[in-house]
Amino acid sequence: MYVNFAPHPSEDLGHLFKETPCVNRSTSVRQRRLAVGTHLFREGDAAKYFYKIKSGVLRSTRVLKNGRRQVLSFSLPGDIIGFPNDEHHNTDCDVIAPAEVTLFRRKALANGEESPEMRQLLLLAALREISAMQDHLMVLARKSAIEKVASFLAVLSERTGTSLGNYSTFELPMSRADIADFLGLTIETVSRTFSVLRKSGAIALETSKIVVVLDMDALLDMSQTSD
Amino acid sequence: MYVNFAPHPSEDLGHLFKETPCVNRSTSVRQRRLAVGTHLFREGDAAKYFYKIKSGVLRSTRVLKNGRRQVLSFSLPGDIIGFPNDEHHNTDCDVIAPAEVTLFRRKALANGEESPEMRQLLLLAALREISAMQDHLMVLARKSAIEKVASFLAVLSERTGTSLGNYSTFELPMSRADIADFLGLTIETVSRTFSVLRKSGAIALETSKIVVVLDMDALLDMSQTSD
DNA sequence: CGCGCTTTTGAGATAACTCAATACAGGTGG
DNA sequence: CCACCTGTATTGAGTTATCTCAAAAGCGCG
Repeated sequence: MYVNFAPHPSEDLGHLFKETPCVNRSTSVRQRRLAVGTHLFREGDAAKYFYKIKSGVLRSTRVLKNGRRQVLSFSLPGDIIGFPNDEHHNTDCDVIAPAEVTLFRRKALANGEESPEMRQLLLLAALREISAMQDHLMVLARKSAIEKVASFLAVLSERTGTSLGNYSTFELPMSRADIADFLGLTIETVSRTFSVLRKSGAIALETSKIVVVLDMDALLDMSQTSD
Repeated sequence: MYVNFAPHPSEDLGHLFKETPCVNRSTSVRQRRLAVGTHLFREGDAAKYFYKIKSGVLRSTRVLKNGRRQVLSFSLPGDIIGFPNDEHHNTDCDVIAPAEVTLFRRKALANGEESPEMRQLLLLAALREISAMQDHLMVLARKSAIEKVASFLAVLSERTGTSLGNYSTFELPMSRADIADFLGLTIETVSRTFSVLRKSGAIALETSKIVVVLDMDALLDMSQTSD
């Protein structure tokens, strides 16, 4: 799922999977640890699995003819990814922070070998994905640079932040280039916008990758979140 | 589903629904005819149904706090719409060309009263929707005005065009404002871009709502469709 | 300590926006 | 049937947010 811009990223569906007694059934469920740089799958690969992320961060990307790259989503623990169009993946997906993922055989679902609950849960995950993508569409189409970056930081803070007195702090596992390609901006604009947010007092940067949210209300004000 | 930007909009899933023997089961399947302006549902409404479009055109929209509107999708015959986030719709959906839709009770699916095939098909429709939205993300984030409009016209031509000698012609059921709000542009920019495409000889406008594609190759060249 | 890569900052260019005016089309009433 | 009227579409002119190109600063690593 997306970094997520959905109303309630906290109520993820992931835990439901844990309850499913998959091991007693035909689906082979497997765990895997993945180092940074590993590709979970590439565009065009046969889609053999769905993946539930237990830890780490993954990145889904796609490229236009002319080389312009788009980061479609960043995926965090609890997210379920690997929804294919048909038999094949239509994005590249690689690891940007060391990750553990659980694999679910897609075929078992397609063949009806899988439990109905499992199938239902997957549908719910897909519906949630659709909702998250709608939110991201709004961001890309209708928000200014500062609104985009503020939204992005607000969501990351919500999902991965640890509180630090009145403040909240979190690490950005991705580069400025990734953020730019996710938000439909350039590296320079992202960097400049970080500076604006710093100077406004909404955030501070401990390092270029460690953000401290000093004023969440200000950040949310600037993010123009959907009605 | 989206107007669609997906690789193969022709292979829609709709026909599969027809084969499903829903009438013999608990799902009440109903038909409905809808006049222009009718709301199929509104943001916040309880999501009682999924809808399969038999004819006509529908429009899904969402609005930001500050009033900026985004058209999330135009839906054409064969598309399945009404995917909710949870129990509620998160978009407005209204009719922009007289439509016939088939209703499928969502509850029956959630309760497992529905056939496994039905559920599977719905999952496939959702996956297809995700894929289409990914395509549209690329358009919004990474394409210029002319590429956006060219993509849009190419897809509409593909999905609704009738061939006319070497040419292809189709009607735009939506206003320039709708197209602008779909592509993340302004009315003026859309209008100017139509003029550019006219002057380049790629298209002609019979009326402002009736497009003739004179040179599909040129149109596709300008659309920078994803790799 | 120095090298390469990422990030930040600066200055100028440009695509798309805003505001404004004109043209067009469809519908209504005289 | 034509003139008017209203909403939509087109065109024009000037502004602006973001991009591009370029340089400097910061950071991690051998």
